[in-house]
Amino acid sequence: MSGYSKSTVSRAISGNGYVSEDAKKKILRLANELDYVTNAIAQDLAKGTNHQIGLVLPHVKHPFFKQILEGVLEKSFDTHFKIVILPSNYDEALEIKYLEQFRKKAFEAMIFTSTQVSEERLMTYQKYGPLVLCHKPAHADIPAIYTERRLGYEAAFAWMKMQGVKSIGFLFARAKSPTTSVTISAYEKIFGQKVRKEQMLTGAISDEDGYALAPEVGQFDGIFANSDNIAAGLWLWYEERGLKKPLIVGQEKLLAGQLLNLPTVDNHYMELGQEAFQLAISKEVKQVSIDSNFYPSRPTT
Amino acid sequence: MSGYSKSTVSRAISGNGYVSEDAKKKILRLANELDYVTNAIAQDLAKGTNHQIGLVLPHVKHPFFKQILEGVLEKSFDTHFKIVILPSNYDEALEIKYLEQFRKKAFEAMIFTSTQVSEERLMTYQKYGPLVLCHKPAHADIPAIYTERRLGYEAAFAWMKMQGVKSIGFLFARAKSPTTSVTISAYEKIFGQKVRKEQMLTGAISDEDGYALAPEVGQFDGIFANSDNIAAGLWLWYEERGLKKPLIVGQEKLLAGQLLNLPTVDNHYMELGQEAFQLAISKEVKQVSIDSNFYPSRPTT
DNA sequence: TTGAAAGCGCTACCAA
DNA sequence: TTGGTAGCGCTTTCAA
Repeated sequence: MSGYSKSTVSRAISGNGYVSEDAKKKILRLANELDYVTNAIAQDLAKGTNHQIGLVLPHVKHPFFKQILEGVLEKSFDTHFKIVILPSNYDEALEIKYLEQFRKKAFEAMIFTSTQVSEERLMTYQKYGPLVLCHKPAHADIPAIYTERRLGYEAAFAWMKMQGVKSIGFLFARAKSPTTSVTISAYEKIFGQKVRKEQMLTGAISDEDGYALAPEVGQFDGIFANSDNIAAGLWLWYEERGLKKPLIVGQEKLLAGQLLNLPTVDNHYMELGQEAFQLAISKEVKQVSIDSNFYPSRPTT
Repeated sequence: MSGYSKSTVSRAISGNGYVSEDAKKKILRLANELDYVTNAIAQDLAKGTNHQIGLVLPHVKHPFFKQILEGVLEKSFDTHFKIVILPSNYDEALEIKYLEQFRKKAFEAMIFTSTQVSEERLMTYQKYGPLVLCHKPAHADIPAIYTERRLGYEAAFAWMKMQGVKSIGFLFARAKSPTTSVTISAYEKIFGQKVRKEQMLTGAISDEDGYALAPEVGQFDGIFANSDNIAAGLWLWYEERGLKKPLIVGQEKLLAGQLLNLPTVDNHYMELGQEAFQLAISKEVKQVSIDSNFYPSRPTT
């Protein structure tokens, strides 16, 4: 420092408080010469905040997570908040690690696109800041934004039934998840029968998985896949072998589904991401739902 | 604090330095009761680092950026580094803002997937830490990892020529970019003629853009698109109208291209992301290139 | 084995 | 308009 005191320099550089024009000029010129800048971490410490939001994602291979990410980034764009990606790989221990960092003020808010950790445990961290979920919570006092998929799914199953489908196979990412429960319950309502274990295939995350699982769905005349990409992977397997395809329904209204004219359920996940970000910075404790829509395949000309 | 001094407590909690078993137990028990945890920002300040890497992305709509992101996240997973997403929207002023934050120690390293800012300017920030580029720089002393696309592109054009294509239209994201230059030069080498302005269509980022640009490519019998998704969007437009399609070549070996059996150039962008991360934390100043590969369409059965 | 004290680099209040 | 001083909440060295 040459000339003025710490405080004056701070004021000159940050622009908070009175500094004479003269002093300001001198200080800024010198700072420039000395290549001096303030330290962001120290500023954060002094201000007690870092304007970072942690976004927990198991991975970014499934459209659900990609689209949420896209929505979150879009909305964060015109704010001073930064998004820190926290890859969780569906690992509870990792989620807890991130929650502990949150507790240590590493982030101002957190968005969970998926949780392994129990809701009760999650709630014990709410006192440290906004914590928003991307699926429907059991408790009312935890902020959440989710797609109400029941109606979309029911419409899809009703349509499949109408098309004469007798036996449906499901492609899921995991055996237990919010997705599986709502899918199963919608199916049981429309078809009036319990889902059997054999109907549920898991491990479907990207299109390759759909392709890989294709050999195991021979006994079904209808397939409900957890994304259009996975549906397309399955389609490709049949196509390559010239086999008769089951009736395949996808999700998310993605390009691949459109190309193949597959019926699909649009769950509006990008919008979900946008809202999740807003909710995280609003500090409101509310739950918002978005309805999904079913789109049958276009009539073939 | 009840009983011991600041230092002893710090040692007990962080696990650095000698603390008697007795003291440690008491301190940890009390910390637990009082719900006390260390402050991450203060720790960062004291340690002088925050283990964050800034990843500059114009957006995440194009496969190039999506795949780099995926690669970066994958590699960051087993390190203590966190990825902070910095959306730039191809805006130079924003890039500079991020560089200034970097200078203020907001990140330990930065990865630029795209730059508007000049290389010279970028280089003035190298003294603040590793700065890695995802395209081939003009200068040798800036770390970079990029796909050497020349050979893949030349193979693609040679193949198109062999198929009898006379007039090629190009779909680009922007009019000026590393992509446009290498594409143009590969084309000119193979076809032995200059690219005319009319051949270049811009604004192609996602499949919708390919669809939207389709009406403007009627005069070409060959299309070189900047991703399979964009190629597929274009394909869809023709398909819906039952028109004869030009020979369409895509890039990235994506699902959509596979479904339509489009020839494609694989630029290995996910691998690029992985290497970019490694380069960022290695602090080495080296330039690494990955070769792209051309895949003609499969022979139709 | 523990504690005092200096430092990390800033902000912000209060006098002067 | 400026400077002194007290935080922000930790880590780390050096004595004791």
